[in-house]
Amino acid sequence: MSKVRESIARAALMYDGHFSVDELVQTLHERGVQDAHLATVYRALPLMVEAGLIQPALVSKHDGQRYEASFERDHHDHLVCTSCGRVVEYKSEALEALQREIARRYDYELDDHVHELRGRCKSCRNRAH
Amino acid sequence: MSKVRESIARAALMYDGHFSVDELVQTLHERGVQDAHLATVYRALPLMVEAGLIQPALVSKHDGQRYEASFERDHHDHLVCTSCGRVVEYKSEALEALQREIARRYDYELDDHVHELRGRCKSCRNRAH
DNA sequence: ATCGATGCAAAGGGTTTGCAAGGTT
DNA sequence: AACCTTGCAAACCCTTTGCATCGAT
Repeated sequence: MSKVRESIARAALMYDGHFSVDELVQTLHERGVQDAHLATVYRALPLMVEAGLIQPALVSKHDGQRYEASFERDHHDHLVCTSCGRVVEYKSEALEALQREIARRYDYELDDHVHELRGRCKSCRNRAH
Repeated sequence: MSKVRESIARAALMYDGHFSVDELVQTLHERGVQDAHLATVYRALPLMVEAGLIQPALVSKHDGQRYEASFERDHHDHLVCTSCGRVVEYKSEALEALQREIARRYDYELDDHVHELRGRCKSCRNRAH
């Protein structure tokens, strides 16, 4: 692994959440370590995905692909309040079992999922009425 | 509403699942009804979303934004092949019941959800090995 | 006559690629 | 020397926009 790629990898794994390609380049520049060219980053990222270091982030976003460190993607899902943004993380074995069953039905070998429930939490409902 | 937009709307609502902008234009051309220009379609779609006719499909897009009729929403979720992009739409009452139960547990009033399973379909697995 | 809708072409923004130069073994 | 990596610029794809024209009120 070259030095440039090592810098890219180090920076990528440092993010708490997900990051865009531009943000990554920005970070590298600020850090002054390397002047990784945009094209180089674009070429490095798929390799890092291949190597299992990072993954495309499963956010329904519009601006461009985002990535996140592989270890970020632990098995929890989100229950998001559409009013106040509060997020509850939950985990349901029954749900995961069900997902596996659905994948089996269509003969897909599952390796990931996004599950996000959206609604309004109790306090927001009370506040509204 | 102009005739062109009416044709666009009619075609959009005719799809069983979701569609891309190109597919929509293609359909319109094949139907020969109108030669709706790409730019016109791009301008019409946000209006139709605004009007509640269609919605952006909650698929982590590969190639470009996809849309689906509003009434399609909440009726199915997606199983996406990470290799070839093939999308299977499925619906599971058990799954929805489970979601409702989770929401109830945390006292959220559910009004939407994203559920996307990601994996590799049979033919892609075969091709690789 | 006015005002929105359309076609066209050109511009934008994100991503990919061809190629020559630079590194590494 | 052979091979991989990088920078750069140009190409690409999807989407948006400026502008003149068309259409309906």
